[in-house]
Amino acid sequence: MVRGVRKARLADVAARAGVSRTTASYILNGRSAEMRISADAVDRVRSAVVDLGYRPNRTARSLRTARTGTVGLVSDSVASGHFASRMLTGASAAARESDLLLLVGETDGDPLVERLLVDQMLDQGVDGIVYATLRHREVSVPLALAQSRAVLLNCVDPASGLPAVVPDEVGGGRSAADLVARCAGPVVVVGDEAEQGSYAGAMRLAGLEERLGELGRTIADVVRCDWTVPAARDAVSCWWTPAARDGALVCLNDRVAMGAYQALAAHGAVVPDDVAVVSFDGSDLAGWLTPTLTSVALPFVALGARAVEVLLAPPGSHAPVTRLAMPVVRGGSVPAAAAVTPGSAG
Amino acid sequence: MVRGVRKARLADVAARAGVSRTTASYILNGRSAEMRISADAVDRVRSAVVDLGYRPNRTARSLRTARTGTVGLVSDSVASGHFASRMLTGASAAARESDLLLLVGETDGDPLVERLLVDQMLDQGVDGIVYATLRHREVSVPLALAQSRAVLLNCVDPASGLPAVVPDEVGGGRSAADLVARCAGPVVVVGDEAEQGSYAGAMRLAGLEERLGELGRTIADVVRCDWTVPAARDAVSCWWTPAARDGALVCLNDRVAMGAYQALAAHGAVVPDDVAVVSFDGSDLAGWLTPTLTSVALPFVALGARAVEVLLAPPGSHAPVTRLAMPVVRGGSVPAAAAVTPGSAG
DNA sequence: TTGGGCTGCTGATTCGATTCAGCAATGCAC
DNA sequence: GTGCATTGCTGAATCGAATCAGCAGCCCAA
Repeated sequence: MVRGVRKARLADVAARAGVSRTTASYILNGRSAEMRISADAVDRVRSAVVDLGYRPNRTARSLRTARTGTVGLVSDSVASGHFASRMLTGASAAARESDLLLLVGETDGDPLVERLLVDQMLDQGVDGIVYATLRHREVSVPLALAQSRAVLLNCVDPASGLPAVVPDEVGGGRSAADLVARCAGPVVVVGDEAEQGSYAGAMRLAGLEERLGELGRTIADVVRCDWTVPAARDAVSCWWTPAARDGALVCLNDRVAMGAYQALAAHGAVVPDDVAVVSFDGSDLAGWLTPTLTSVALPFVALGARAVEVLLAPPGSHAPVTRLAMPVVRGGSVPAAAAVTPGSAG
Repeated sequence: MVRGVRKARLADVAARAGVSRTTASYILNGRSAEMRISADAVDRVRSAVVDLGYRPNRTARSLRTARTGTVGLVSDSVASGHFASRMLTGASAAARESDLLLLVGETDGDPLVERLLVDQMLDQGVDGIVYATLRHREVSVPLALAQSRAVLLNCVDPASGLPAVVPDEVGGGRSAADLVARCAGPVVVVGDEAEQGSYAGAMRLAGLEERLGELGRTIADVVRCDWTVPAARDAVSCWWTPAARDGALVCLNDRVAMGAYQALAAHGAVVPDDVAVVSFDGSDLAGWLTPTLTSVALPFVALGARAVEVLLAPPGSHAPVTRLAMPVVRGGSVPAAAAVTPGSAG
């Protein structure tokens, strides 16, 4: 434990103010009215606190109160993800909001490390644990977690009964549909919807199809490929046909869109004049491309913040699964004329 | 504090094993030999631990020992950075290695939040604090930090006397020089070396110039622009001249290189046949470009890990500033023939 | 037979707060 | 002047472990 100089204790404050430790404690915990402490005593204690630079020892307080003012965040690799780390940012900010500190640990997907980490956090006495995953998927949490106060972030575990906070991928798919519903040519999906055992692909596709149907349109084709730049480039390049002109590519994430851009450029097709491109994730990459990419964003910061809020709320005060909207980040890759007002009948 | 069932205490273990709390404590702390505890007593205590599922209360232990088994990481925005969050990964892993947990907090550059966060962590009783910045730069840490056990990560504070762990930007610049030293045309730098008040640009440029000089070459030109894709695209596009053929662009970071790629493509110049491109950072982006980018990488994971190691080492056992090498991540943007063996006389 | 040393343990205190139960002093009603 | 509330505080226990100082019991040597 770091110590600058010898720290003042509550007893020192009490002595200097000429009151008992009990009285000083009541005053510092805002219970002076309830305990009918005189204004004079309150003043003396407060100035003693200032004079001595007193700061309460949180460890001692924790021992007594069984609360530590910390929450844990266990993730498979949240911090490493080039955008998923924003969940951490949101969680950290929400924790600060409630004067809590955030204990983080990465498991790298190793179940053993995961158990150790959860146990260690519980031993430390965290007031709750957020269990986060890089990809939106189904998980099976360690027993110790299921038995404690915890919230799932970007994943669900039907067996555990723990509350979860996830992006509304289906709604995101519907937003993508709205963006391209009026384009003249075919709507084509790029990316394998079963990528990486994640929910994202299938749900985005489902939302897209659902909303296109409502608007009287269909998905003309699905160009399957891994969610990487080179795979998408090659796949789109092979698939490309002049018949696709005036249509739209709905890319299942931004890297896929980057690959699609490269392929389209190689074929001399101009975005957005010849083809509209929409994608998902809303990563920084979307802003680096030319033209900038219109992307349905994963609200990572909000997800992280909400997870902590749900964790701190009284158990049962939230729906089992909280779905956060995926906002559209507008770029220059979709002509305005192709879009429909969200929610309209088309 | 999360509680599944009522937890067993040391007293329960001692009672079940038929020994005193003292004896049980010595055994669990590995002092049974020193304290001449009989093998029989040791066995009884160990099985009592298993039977009761005993886990020591870290809070109580901390109160007594004045050590908490946690280290803090305060950053301006480490987690949000799309690659700087890797520092967190490294720090987290190093902390786990020593059975410590990592408390993280982001300040968003707000000095008030910074002070509050540092104080809160010190109140929590962290065993040390890592103070990290997104950009390599000079900082002035809060007084409370300077007086406690702390290490600077990716920044330096000459006034505080705290040890620092930073990337070896000058060495990185030298590596870049080695990569392009033998190209036939001019070596041109892209990016403003004074970008964002960071040390990175100036030091990279200095290393580049120094090593090029040793090899009998010079920097032909510096194309100044912000470190962003569009700024670099425009700047390179304006600057481009056929005289630059067979030369090399040294981009001060990967986003600048991406902009340069776009400009070169627009002018019909092919990488690496017409122009070699080298950059810095080693971000994921380097792998997404075509051809893949050769980049001198910031060793973020190693930086984070080393910072924690320095923090835990006895004070004074490390140099005031630890510089970690920037490894070259090879891509396809530099012809092999352009390179020189590092360290050779040219 | 007594003094010293070794073995194998334990009682009591401590860390620094929170909090229950209670107590002296005063005021007020009757 | 007795009884009862109210005011304004305090003593002591408590949280769960770590650890210092010490204490029986036994053996062996002088």
